[in-house]
Amino acid sequence: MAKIIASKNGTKKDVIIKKAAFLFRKKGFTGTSMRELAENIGVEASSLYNHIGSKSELLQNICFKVANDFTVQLNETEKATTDTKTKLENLIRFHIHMMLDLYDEVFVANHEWKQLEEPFLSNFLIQRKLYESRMIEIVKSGIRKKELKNIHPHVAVFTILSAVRGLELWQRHKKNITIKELETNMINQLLNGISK
Amino acid sequence: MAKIIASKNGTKKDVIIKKAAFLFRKKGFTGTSMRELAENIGVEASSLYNHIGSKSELLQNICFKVANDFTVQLNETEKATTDTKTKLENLIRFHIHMMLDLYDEVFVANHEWKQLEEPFLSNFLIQRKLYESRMIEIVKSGIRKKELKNIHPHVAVFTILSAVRGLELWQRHKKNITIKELETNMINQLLNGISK
DNA sequence: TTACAAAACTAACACTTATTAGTTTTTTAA
DNA sequence: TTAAAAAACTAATAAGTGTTAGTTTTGTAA
Repeated sequence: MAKIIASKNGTKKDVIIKKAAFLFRKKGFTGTSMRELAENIGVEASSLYNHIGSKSELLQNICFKVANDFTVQLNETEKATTDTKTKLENLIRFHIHMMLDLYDEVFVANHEWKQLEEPFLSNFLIQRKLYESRMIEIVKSGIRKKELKNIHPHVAVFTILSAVRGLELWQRHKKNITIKELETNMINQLLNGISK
Repeated sequence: MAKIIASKNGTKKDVIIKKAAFLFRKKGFTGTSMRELAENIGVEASSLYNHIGSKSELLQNICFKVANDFTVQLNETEKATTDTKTKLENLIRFHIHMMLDLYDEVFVANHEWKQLEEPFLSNFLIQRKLYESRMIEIVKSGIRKKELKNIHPHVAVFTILSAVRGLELWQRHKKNITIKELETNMINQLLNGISK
């Protein structure tokens, strides 16, 4: 009888979620079966249900964990009394680190949220929309305070968000560059274009 | 008896592929069933097989059509005898237009290629890798000719590719900005950061 | 009108899906 | 050592999957 071994700091449910994130990223949510997930853990599919409620619940856990992490960081950044450029730099840095530390989870939140069921789908979209709006506000305020060029705030924010999201593509090249290099280069390229 | 109405410039197969691209984008490849696709066209699932070979074949058609379009444009750009900045500007412009004209298809090629079966999966990845390498070469040559700052070529290319890919997110905001504005803003933000 | 091909239909196939019920094993605590 | 709880198992369910076979309808051209 195989067993799900709970990791040092995490329940067995956490072990299942972690492996689910890995598989959902690699094969998609609908492309991953519970039997496949179970096999990867070393257990029968039905045994999973001693620890989790449903397949859907796994996706919810992953998506909202990520959304929450980003929201918490945004809260702190907004409170900080720094100039706009530093605020943006902090956010970009956080995105980069999230992508490196929680690659599978962030990827799944970015790509598989569509498979969420209501009301989770709506909630997720609202939370994301709010995040974007608040970031746009930061840029707008930077423009008003003449800390940023007179760029289109929407375009600026989406270009930044897209670029950091693109770190997904980057995973393959990890070896050829250090994280510090990557961070510096990307922030330079993204900010020096918009900061006065 | 419902019928698949062939569009002006396209076979019935083309109609099926178009609707497939739409659904694959919205619900994912594995998340879309042939019965669902058929219903959206107004026909029984089995009727589709008078026009197509398999579900897989639909995905192949979509992915390689997109990959080909990009490769053709890259060929032309490489041949052109312009400076590096103009070359990059042309490529970015093409990406933007592809995203606007063939939104569903580009999205599917970006996100659902994982569901391709061998040998198509390998072929697709090779073609994509090649595209990236050739774009990196353009940047490298621009650095050598001192037309670009001494940035990290990989990071630069991936930041650009990610940013244009981010136009996916942008679809929702179409109304608030013209395409020309979007184009100008994005190219400015992406290039003025790296051009001397 | 008749003959032929294209393209629709119904029905079924074999297989996979998430999940549940009921049972047995393992772990925990007294 | 024993009793209770946790977590594994086997087996089965009902629903959904892509696809095929065989048949009927539709459109086209002689």
